[in-house]
Amino acid sequence: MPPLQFWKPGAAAPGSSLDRESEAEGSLLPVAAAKNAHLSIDAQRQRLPIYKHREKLLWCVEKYKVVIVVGQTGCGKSTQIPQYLHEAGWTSQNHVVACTQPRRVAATSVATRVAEEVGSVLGDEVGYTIRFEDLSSPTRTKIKYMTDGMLFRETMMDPLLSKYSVIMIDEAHERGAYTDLLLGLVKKIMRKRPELRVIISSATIDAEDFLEYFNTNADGTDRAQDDAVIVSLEGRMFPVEVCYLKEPCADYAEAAVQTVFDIHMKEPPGDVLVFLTGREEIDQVIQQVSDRLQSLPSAAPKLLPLPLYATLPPEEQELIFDPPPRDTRKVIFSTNIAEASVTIDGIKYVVDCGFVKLKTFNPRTCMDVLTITPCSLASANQRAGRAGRTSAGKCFRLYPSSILPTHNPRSPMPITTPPELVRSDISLYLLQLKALGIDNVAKFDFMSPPPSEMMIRALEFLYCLKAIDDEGRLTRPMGERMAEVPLDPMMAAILLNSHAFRCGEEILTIAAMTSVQNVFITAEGGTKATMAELERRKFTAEEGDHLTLLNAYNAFARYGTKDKQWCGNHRINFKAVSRAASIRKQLKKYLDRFEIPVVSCEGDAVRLRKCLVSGYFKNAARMLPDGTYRSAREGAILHVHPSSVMFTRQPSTGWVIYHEVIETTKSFMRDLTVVDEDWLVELAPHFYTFKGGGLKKHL
DNA sequence: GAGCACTGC
Repeated sequence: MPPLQFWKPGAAAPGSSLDRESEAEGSLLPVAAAKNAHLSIDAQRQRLPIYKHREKLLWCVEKYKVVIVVGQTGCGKSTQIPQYLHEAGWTSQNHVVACTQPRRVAATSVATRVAEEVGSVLGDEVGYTIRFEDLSSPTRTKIKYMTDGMLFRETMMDPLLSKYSVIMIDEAHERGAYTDLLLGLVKKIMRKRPELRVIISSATIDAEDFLEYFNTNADGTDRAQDDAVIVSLEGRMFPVEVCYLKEPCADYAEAAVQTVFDIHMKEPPGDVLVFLTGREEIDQVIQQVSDRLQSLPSAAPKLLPLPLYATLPPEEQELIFDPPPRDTRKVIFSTNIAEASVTIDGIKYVVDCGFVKLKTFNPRTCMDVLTITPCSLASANQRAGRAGRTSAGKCFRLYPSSILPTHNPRSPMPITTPPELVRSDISLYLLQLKALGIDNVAKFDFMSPPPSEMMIRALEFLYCLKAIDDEGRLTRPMGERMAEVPLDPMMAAILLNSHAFRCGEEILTIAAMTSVQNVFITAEGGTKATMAELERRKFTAEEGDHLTLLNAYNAFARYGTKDKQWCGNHRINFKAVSRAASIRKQLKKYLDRFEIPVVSCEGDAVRLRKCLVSGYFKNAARMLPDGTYRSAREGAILHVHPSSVMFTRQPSTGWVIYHEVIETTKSFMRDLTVVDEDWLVELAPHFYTFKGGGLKKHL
């Protein structure tokens, strides 16, 4: 295959804002950590590029209610801005500065760093709050890092978030569901608390969107009336040269392999990060790379290909951080996990296929669709930036520059990724908003309002679960409690119904186990996969996946809580099930507080399965003679997901309920339990009746 | 007979 032709933009590259940003920072050289080692913490802090903007930032926070801060990763905004505010007195009179993060690791690691810089014991002056871990003091903590979901939850206790003087929403451009909910809430709170200050940290690309959303000076003729402002910070990134393919390629996986070998043969030493879309694709590409390595002369420079994706066992994930053997180039083939969640130092080259796997809820079919779609320009810029963390780098985009949305108004590439709230089932979020007293959710000031069809679907769901009444008001105590427990509405209903079926012990376990992913370890392909499957059979329940999860948890509780070896032998993911144990404990506390007695069903699986039907009833399907299923709700053809124990079985009653459907190549049901047709009518008469000998869904 | 990107309470 001839080498692929890349186009190298000149100094004045058209298009991508990334190119412009890199140019602007071309003269800015970061200070090596080693060189700084002798400096005091204060001196180190003053050397950060952001320090030059300290006074301006503080002035803006005084003058404007909302400050939108734009700066690349590594410029120190998450660690420094809360400290500047603390030093400037924003934490006096028992006030707290909050800084939210979209991920748990970010909240804990940034808090740890800042505690060191401030000279505080973690949990004292500087603390963090994430689920299951509260290292903060209600009286002494002045700077509090937390996940956005946690701050959202705090609004249930304190609707005005009155203890906070400044709330900084970090990584807002990622537009996670709780980030968007917080944006709306904070905007609402500001009307009642004019003294509250909000800082939004975002990427350059959407800063204007945030400004427009927050600025109440709508006509904009007199800028002096603005109450929101954008502040640009210099980053500490190195320049990244971006190259494009001259022509579109037919197969990006093939192009990725070719590009990796071109880099390997022609470019100076440095590790490579390749962005692809999924596990299967990554395993295949690595196989191709390994095959081609065989044909290379033995004297050729060495190359070490490594996979990276979320379901990779932890010990294999660790390998990407190890330095490669001498004279070997490390090449990491990764999913989107390396875009923001996992940071690898020493990457000099990025290869970007330009695609991402994205989950989108279809309200018409009530299914999640998982599709490979062009990534946004914002994503592409973030990916490219991964090449410039420790030295100047180079990014190879496996598409022509002509498809960029900045060049082509009809580009398939969006400028930003659609926010999570507009492509999810929002019933949980609407329920939580109602719990905050926002009854008319359609009037809530979403930065990007979810499509009305999604709203209607979600409200219908909540009504048939009895969480809201026919006027859309939260029911008491059912709806109120459902909003409070950290579960999706269906499972919340099941848990709260469990006392009626006398099976709380078991439902607690099932709710916890369905809340974590990848309970069972499945190795890729061949005999290993069969082995994992065989091990799982030990826990297999004929009644389906929920009872299988229950069996696995009970075995773990008896033998595996402290025994990683036992878990490995039984192909159980130790971390996942340990987390399920924490979740179970937390859920139990909620039931205790609601004074819902928790008893065991003593092996009576019928009670247990009926209880599951009391929440899952709308997700019912009947098996057809050809082995596929037809959904009771929409009459859609469904398939059993290969990870289900029902993949190799047939339901004795002909009926199943399921947790969710994901559409990939087909529509797959996940987490199934065998049920009786009669139970559907018995437990959800408002949803189903018998007509002419068959089950009919009410319209 | 065939497979899930990633977060969060």
